[in-house]
Formats: sequence, C-alpha cells, structure tokens
Amino acid sequence: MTTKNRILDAAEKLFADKGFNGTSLREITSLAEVNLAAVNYHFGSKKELIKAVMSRYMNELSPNLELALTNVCDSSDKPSLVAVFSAFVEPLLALNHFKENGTSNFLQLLGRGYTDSQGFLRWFLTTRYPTLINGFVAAVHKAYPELSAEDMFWRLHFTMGTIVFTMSSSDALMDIAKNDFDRNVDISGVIKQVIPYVAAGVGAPI
Amino acid sequence: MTTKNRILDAAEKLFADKGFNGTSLREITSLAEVNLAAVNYHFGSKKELIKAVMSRYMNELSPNLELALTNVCDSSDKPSLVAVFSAFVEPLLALNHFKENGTSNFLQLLGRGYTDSQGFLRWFLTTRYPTLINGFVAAVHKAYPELSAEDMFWRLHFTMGTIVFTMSSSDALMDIAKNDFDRNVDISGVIKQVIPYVAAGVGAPI
DNA sequence: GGTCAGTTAAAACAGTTGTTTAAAATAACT
DNA sequence: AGTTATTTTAAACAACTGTTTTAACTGACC
Repeated sequence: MTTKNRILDAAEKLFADKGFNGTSLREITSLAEVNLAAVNYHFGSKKELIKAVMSRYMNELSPNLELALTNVCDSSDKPSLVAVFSAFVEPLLALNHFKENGTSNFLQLLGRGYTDSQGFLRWFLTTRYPTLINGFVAAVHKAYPELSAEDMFWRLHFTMGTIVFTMSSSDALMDIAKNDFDRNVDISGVIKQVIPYVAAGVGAPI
Repeated sequence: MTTKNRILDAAEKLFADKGFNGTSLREITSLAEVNLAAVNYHFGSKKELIKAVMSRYMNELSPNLELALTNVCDSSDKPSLVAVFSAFVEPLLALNHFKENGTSNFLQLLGRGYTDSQGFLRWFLTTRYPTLINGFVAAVHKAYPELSAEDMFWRLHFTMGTIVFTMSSSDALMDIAKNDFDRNVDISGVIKQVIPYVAAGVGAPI
C-alpha cells in the first residue's frame, strides 16, 4: 500500500464521518500512519486532497452510471421514473466491490461536499462530469415529458437533497431504525426505501 | 439593541451562511461590533450560543406549528398530505414578520445543524420539542393510515432531508434559477415548489 | 562507490481557534 | 456620594490549523 493510497483511504473515512472542515490533516496522517508533510508533498494542498478523494469515486462510478442511464432510455419509449432511479442502484452498490463501504462512504462524501465549503463541490462535479448530469436529465425527461425544464430543475435538486442528506446521516438513521423497529438496515436497504419516495416526488402532478 | 441580541443576530446570519464550524467567534463579534469576550460572558460557550440562536426561532415557530397541525387533523377525517405539509407554510413564513429573512435564515440554520457538528442539533430538537414531532407524525398518519411506522420514519427523514438540504443551498439554487430560467424565486416560491414533491414522496404507494 | 531523483522525517512557521484573566468602565441601589 | 453589581475592554492563553523548510533516507542507474 503506497503512502498516497493510505492518505486517500484515511481521508475518505474521516471526511465521510466528520466533514471536510471538521477533519484536520493531522487526524488524516495519524490514521494513515504517515508523516504530516506527506499530504502536501503528494497532493499539494488539502483542497486538492478533497478533489482526489472525490475523483477516485467519480471516475469509477461515472461510466457505469452513464451506461445504466442510456440503457433505461433505450429500453422503452417511456420508462417509469422508478426505472430511471433504479438505474442508480447497481452502479452505486458496485462501489462496495471497488472498496469496502464504498457505497456508503461515497454518498456521505457527496452529502458533506454539498453543505461544507460553500458549494465548491457542486461546481467541481457539474464542471467535471456534465455528461452524467445531462444523461440523468434526459432520462427523467423521457419518463415525464410534461415536466417543464424549470420544474425539473427544482425536483432534481430536491432529489439530490433527499439522497445526499439521507446518506450523510445514514449511520444515525440506521441506528434509530434498529432501536425503534428492531430492524437491521444496511445501505442498500436505505436505497430501496428511498427510490419510491424520490420517484413519486419527481413524478408529482404539476 | 442589547449586546446579547447583537450577538444573536450576527451569529444567526453567519451560521446560516457558512455553517457552525465555518464561523468563528471573532467573525461574529466583529459583525456585531462587540468585544470578543462578550460571547463567553453572555452565553458561556460557542455551543450554547448555537443553542440560543436555534431556540429563539423554535420558541417562536413551535406553538404556531403545533396549532396548525392540530387544525389540519381536526378539519377532516382524512386530510390530504398536501394539506398536512401546507400547514407548515404559514408558520414558516410568519418568521419573516418575526425577523427580516427569518424564514430563510431559520431553514438554512436547520440544514447546517443537521450536517455540521455530527447530529447534536437533531438530539437538541428531538429532546426539546418532542410534541411538535409527535403532532407531525399524527397528522401524516391520519392522512395516510396505511403507512407503517417504519416506512413513515424513513419518509419523514427523507422529507426532512429534502427541506433542509434545499434550504441550506437555497441561495445558490435561486441564483441558478435566475440565470437559467430568468425567473426570480424567493423563499416562499421554493416552499411552494417543494410541497407537491414531498407530499407525493410521503404518499408514494408502498 | 558515487551520483541523483524520489520520498520520508522532524521541526518550525505564521495564522487562527475558543476561552480566560484582570483591569477598566458603566449602571444600579442605599 | 459611596458602595455594590453588572457589563465592557484589551490582552494573553494554550491548543490547533494548513503549509513550508531543511535535512535525512531510499533505491536505482552509471
């Protein structure tokens, strides 16, 4: 395991847990058991480290997700919204093969990035992965053509909020579910819960 | 204007903008034009200041919201979910009379509190305002009695996520809406957009 | 063996953080 | 007016932040 990867792994875990602002380089380097200066040597700055952590996941997820979305669009003249959102499930869960707790970590990171650091991650994602977003918009449009561009814009951001917020506090929510309902839920269980919700939300009558 | 209130106002604005972690006491005291030590003198600690900022809003909102929710429950044997969520609108918008930008500030604070500081605000709200949450659950149950307690739990948290995330980035979203659709949206416009979405989400078939 | 790029290491940097101290200023009360 | 209590002030505190520096080490190539 190289120093660079030890840092990436440690940073990923801590960023997901406590946010970008809430995690110091010293916490990262001591969890990674590397020297403090290694971060700036290998990545240049903390901000670049954040980008590197996110890129590792996005580069893995992005092509799979684009493929799944075009598959949904090709499979039917008018796919259901549930089908569109279900296209996310497999690529997201595949992150668990890519890395242990990959799905959960990535979604939590996404949540952190949207509220920490005043939207710089939103800029990062929309400028670096625009085809992904376009593919998603196209799929939703095909499933619900009556939805205006403006309404679509809002509902997709509501959806983003639902996902991202749920995942950034998913650990706490799964704990509560275990206590109150004696039910063990994992990240794929949460995803299955959320799909009907967002599909119905996006598909709400105008 | 007392020192205590100057601090509360400045803290509220900065907390909403940049989060609790992202705001320093020195930023707060220089915006409030008071001495740095005044925060610890009047509030004891930064954490207590956060609680005080949130309490000021919750004490204003909570009784109005409880009343509105019981009114919905009393008005019909089976109110619609849109009616239940619409009960939030007036009490939330009334915060604008209570304080300038009150609605937007409060909702943004709520969003910050849920992602910053590892869920301590969730604990604060659920332990301090339990009747509010119970009233909400009761209203949703009356509108959709087939929904199991567990599904209800998840969907209410999804809803919380939608609201809270949307509001914590509402400034950015309203900017984009202005650029892309040449449409001026204010906070009440966003609320009106989000109600059909969350109502449909909570009301999704099981 | 010596040279040299790549990497690691300890230490210090300058700046910021929340909090505390102790003195000065103001207000309230007898 | 004189004596409390309350509030404000400037200064310092120790701890922590991201980043830089300088020296030491590593392994490869000639």
